[in-house]
Amino acid sequence: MALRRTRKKTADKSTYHHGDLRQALLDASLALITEEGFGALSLREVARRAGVTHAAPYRHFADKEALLAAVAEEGFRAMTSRMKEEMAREPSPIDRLGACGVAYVLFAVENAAHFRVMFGPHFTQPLTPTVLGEDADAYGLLVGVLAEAQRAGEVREGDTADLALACWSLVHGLASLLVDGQLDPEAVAGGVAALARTQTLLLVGGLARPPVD
Amino acid sequence: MALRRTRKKTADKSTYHHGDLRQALLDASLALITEEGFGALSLREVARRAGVTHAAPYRHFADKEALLAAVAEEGFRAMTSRMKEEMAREPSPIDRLGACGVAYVLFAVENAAHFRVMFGPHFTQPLTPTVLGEDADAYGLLVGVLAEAQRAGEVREGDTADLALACWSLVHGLASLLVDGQLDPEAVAGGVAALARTQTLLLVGGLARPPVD
DNA sequence: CCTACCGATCGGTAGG
DNA sequence: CCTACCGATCGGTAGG
Repeated sequence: MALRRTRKKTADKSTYHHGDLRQALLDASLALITEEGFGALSLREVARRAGVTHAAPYRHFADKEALLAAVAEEGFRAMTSRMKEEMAREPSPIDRLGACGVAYVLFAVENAAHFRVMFGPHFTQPLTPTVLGEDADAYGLLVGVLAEAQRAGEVREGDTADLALACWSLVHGLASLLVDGQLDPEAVAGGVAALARTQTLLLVGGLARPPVD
Repeated sequence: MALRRTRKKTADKSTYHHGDLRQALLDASLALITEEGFGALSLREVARRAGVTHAAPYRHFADKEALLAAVAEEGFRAMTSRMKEEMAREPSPIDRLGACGVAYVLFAVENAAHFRVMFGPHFTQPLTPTVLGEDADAYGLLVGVLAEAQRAGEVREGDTADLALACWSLVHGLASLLVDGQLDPEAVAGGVAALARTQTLLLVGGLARPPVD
């Protein structure tokens, strides 16, 4: 899988059959959700797909929720990384804001299973950026670039938190509608990337500071 | 429950224990999702809560998906109805647009179980407005008021479908974040209604046609 | 990381 | 709408 990290090879294969069972379990979870839907996710089936018996996962995860939390954390890191990449290409703050939003939507569509786990109502204790660390703080990234765009005079003044929530809501809503298949196929005909750009620009355009003539 | 329809009383209680088992099953499904989460929903537990044996629901629903489809349909009707109510209070098209968005978010938060079923990835065949009828066409309502606002010169020109999707994405995203508990409690401290108004107005403000001086 | 085992739940059907 | 029954899966643990 694209998101797999480098494997940590272990010498003693006789007692540790996988190079990295933990990672194999995360990958198997995503494949299972992608192929059979979230409802089909069980620790036993995940173990089966990873090629181990159903007791093995408990060596790495206390329970199902712990496994899901690990999947979500991996997802937040990957999404944040993706956003940073796309933003790095843009010279102006407002363009970085747009790139940030497009990256959010594209990550969701290309990693639907991750996205579902990240934002589903699965966790007893919320997965705050504080818990996950700054490598996974996608929201912080958004707030940062938005504030920067305001300081540069490219985005209208106003409560940054309010504006950030509007941005987040728009891209999260579009991503959710796409991931959950709620959009008329006709609307998506031109491609998800184009759609994400159009929508993001609509909001960013609405937020842009009217040029002072 | 607020959404229960009038019960159809049956004379022959000996063979038909409930006045309306079908509706009782829908209500029980929502209560179960609300209290135990979506993962806890099973036909057997729903039957238990409705006070019948686990074979009884099959008299009304072919399977779990059919029950969920009925819940979703009820939800779409209720949401559409709620939107119409709120819109009827506003005299101008652009205010009706705002009221429409606020109603969407409030419905979602006040009927989280319904909302989850309506937009979850549960259905083999999509629940299109065409299938559900115009009483349940919330999206059609949005497109209608948006087009009206454009004709009245209160909203900028542009592809109505694009603008409608931006509106839908924003309110759907905000609703999803709220329903899934992703928002910082601090952000919601002022109340969901106020938050929904702020956010909706931000977008509507962005879409508004700049006054021609 | 495996084998063996526990109690519990589930979807669905036969037959009345 | 009920009783009785089917095969199957699940989460979790003991013990090695």
